[in-house]
Amino acid sequence: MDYVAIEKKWKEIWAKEKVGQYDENKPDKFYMLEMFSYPSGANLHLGHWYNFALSDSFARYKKMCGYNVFEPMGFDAFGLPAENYAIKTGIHPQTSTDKNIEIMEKQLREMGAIFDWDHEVVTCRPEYYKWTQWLFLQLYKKGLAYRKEAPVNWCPSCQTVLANEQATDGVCERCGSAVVKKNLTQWFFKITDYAEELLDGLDGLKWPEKTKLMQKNWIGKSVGGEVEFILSTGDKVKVFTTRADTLYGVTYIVLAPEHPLVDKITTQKQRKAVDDYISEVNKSSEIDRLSTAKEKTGVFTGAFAVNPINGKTVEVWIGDYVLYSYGTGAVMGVPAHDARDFDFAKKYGLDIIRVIKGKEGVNDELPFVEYGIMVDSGTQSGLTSDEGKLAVIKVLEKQGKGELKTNYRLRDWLISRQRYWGAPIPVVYCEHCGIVPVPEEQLPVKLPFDVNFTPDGTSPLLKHEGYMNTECPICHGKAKRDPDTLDTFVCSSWYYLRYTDNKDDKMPFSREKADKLCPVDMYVGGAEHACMHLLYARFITKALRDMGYIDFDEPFTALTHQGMILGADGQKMSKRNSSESPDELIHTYGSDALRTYLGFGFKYIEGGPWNKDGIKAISKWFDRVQRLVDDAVSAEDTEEKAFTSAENELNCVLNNTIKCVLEDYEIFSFNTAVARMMELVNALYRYDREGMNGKLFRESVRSLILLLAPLAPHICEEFWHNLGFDGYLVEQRMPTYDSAALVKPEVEIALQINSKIRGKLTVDSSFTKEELEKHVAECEQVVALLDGKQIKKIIAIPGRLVNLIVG
RNA sequence: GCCGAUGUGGCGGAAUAGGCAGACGCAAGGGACUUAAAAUCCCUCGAUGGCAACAUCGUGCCGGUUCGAGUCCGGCCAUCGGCACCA
Repeated sequence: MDYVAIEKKWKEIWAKEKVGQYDENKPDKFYMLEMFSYPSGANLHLGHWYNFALSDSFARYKKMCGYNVFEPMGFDAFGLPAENYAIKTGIHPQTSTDKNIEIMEKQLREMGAIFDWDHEVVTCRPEYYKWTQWLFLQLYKKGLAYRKEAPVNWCPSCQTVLANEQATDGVCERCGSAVVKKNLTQWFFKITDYAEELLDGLDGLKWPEKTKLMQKNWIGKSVGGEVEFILSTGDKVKVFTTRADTLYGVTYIVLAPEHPLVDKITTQKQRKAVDDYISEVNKSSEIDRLSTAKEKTGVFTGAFAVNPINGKTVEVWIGDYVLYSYGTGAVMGVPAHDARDFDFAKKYGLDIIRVIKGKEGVNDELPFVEYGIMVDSGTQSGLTSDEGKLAVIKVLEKQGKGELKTNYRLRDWLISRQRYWGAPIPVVYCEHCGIVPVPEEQLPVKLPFDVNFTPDGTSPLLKHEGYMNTECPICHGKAKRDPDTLDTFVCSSWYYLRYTDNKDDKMPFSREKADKLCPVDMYVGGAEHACMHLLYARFITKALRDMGYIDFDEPFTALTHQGMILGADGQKMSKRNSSESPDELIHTYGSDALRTYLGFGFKYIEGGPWNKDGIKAISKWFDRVQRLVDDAVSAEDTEEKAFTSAENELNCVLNNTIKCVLEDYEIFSFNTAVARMMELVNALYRYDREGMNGKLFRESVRSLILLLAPLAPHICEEFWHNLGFDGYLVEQRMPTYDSAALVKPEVEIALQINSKIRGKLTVDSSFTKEELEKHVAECEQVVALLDGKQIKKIIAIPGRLVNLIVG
């Protein structure tokens, strides 16, 4: 059969008739979303097919369950690769991106999916990024966007800012020189305001547990207390601790080298040592800083601090293992009960005082980092760590020297990128008025086309005078634009909303449409976005809810990660080992065969190494299905009569197939769904066509085609019409099964003697446990096997086995 | 280092709730049809021993619970993913 021609025919008809599209006038919406893709060079690869085609199969399945499915498609079109390509080739990012989108879109349209192209979004088009800028302004108004100094990766040789992925291992991807940190004033979104809610909301989501756990760890909630130490200089230093029960064991405190008090409290005598240490820290490269194996270092400031719980005076040090960005940027040193503090104290000869002991007989070596019983801890001695943690803070709270405190590891979201190919940040800097947001009616702030990409220490926008120099919207005086663009994750944090109302030029989306279609009912995409895109989209959704633009608080109620298709060598696909192009396969076998093979050959959520051998087998299997369709067309009607045992058998397989396939689609288990359909095909071949029951046969083939339709939409459409049915398959309903047909009169069960399989037994399937026991004890076959031995015990599991314990 | 996942034939992968391990395929081998090939159809296909019926072993390794363990428990090993001084 010429599958390629058949596919072409149906694709054209579907496109013309807009078959399978969402109807906004009907109820029972199902928002199916695949993570949109970056329009990278050239053609769709197997990974795209695996993600999009099989997600579409799921969407088609849902459609055939009666849902009003909305499955939009678009492009995440801003980003670094296009800009790097421009630097290398001189081809403008807009030119290459538009071209790539054209190619990808054409291929995606040829996939034969029910993607809703009328709702397409492309993030790099002004009609989209206008609203990305609008989003920024709303967050700014709400106090969720602010500016502060933050380091960027800087390559001194290329004179350019590098993204993290361009600076792996602290080395410039381009020239190999060591990357340094450089401070720039940049924009942040206050995602930390939502830390607690982002954590809480995870419980209600139907997401993979692994992904939820990753987000949980990323948010990193830790509950403890802040304790205030008064310094010899009169200054106060707060430290954060989760182990206030160890406070009596403090023998020093350590500030981060960047801590603002360091300069002030350092004594004359220690000045040089401290300055030297700080300049050493600043010089050390990212590689050294990142190494946890590195020995902890520090230096004494000359200052002292008073421990508020016992009045003891301890030394104040600085050390680069203390992070200025977490907690208060200062920690208390309890070497007896913390591994890092222990190493530090050993190295610098600081006191080690034990204040927690283990329960009787527990490992007693220092550092003892587990919970235990407080000792030498004044009035708190004898408390458990759990009790003590709270008791100590409560005592301090009364004296105004401490309080309960929760910290999160989550940092605010840095959204400034020193790049060209992104949405411009809609803010100007006026000499008189300061930071001035661009008024909404002036959006979009358009990205200029004529820029110079040569990396020479200045970002392309900064070099563009016409862009940079503007007028202040308030005083109409001279003003400068922000030379940076927004992180592309900002663009992708709200695209699912724009899909619902992509042509609106008055608002980013209508509240009515968004509330009706959202949240997304099933989101499919790679697991690599667990702590980035998926977290950002959740944050933006909650912020928009709080600003009154939408009525729900989670963007994606259910999530599935597709696995990754690896090269035949089991390694990640790269240009080198991706010998297989989907295009060739489609031209030879058709897209249905490719899609079905991708479904059959892998466990969807795991993926695995590519092997091209299987697709041919799928194509042959389609031929087998086609012969059944031909036979069904010519099958004669027979008079109604009771099923023969062969027909009962076939009917049982049919109903079992329907049951299993529907359950399998529901959980993206395409491989087992196809296996069950193959079993049905095998059963139909086994069934003797001489004097066959034409009605049953045709009904079986009809069900098979309906079940297969999500995975092989084109050829099934052809089969459907060959069978004489009208309408489009995607508008049909999945078959239902009859549970009565699943019950066979007899079942074969295993016969075990002393837990070893000794034979098979065919018994009445309705037997209860007791009936089965009785039957077995009297059964001739069993008596023969027993060889005169006494049965001590019978374990009977109806439908499974009987196990005779004999002695 | 910490957290998580995974480990089953030559290969991709099945196995509900602890109950016949290897469904469904691929590859391989044998046969039928054919002048021949392709296509199609049938058979074999975890290992070892045996002519055979059958027996023994077998789900990364070691141990445990149980009448019974791929599945549960304890301890290892390997691979992959995430975090990486978070006080």
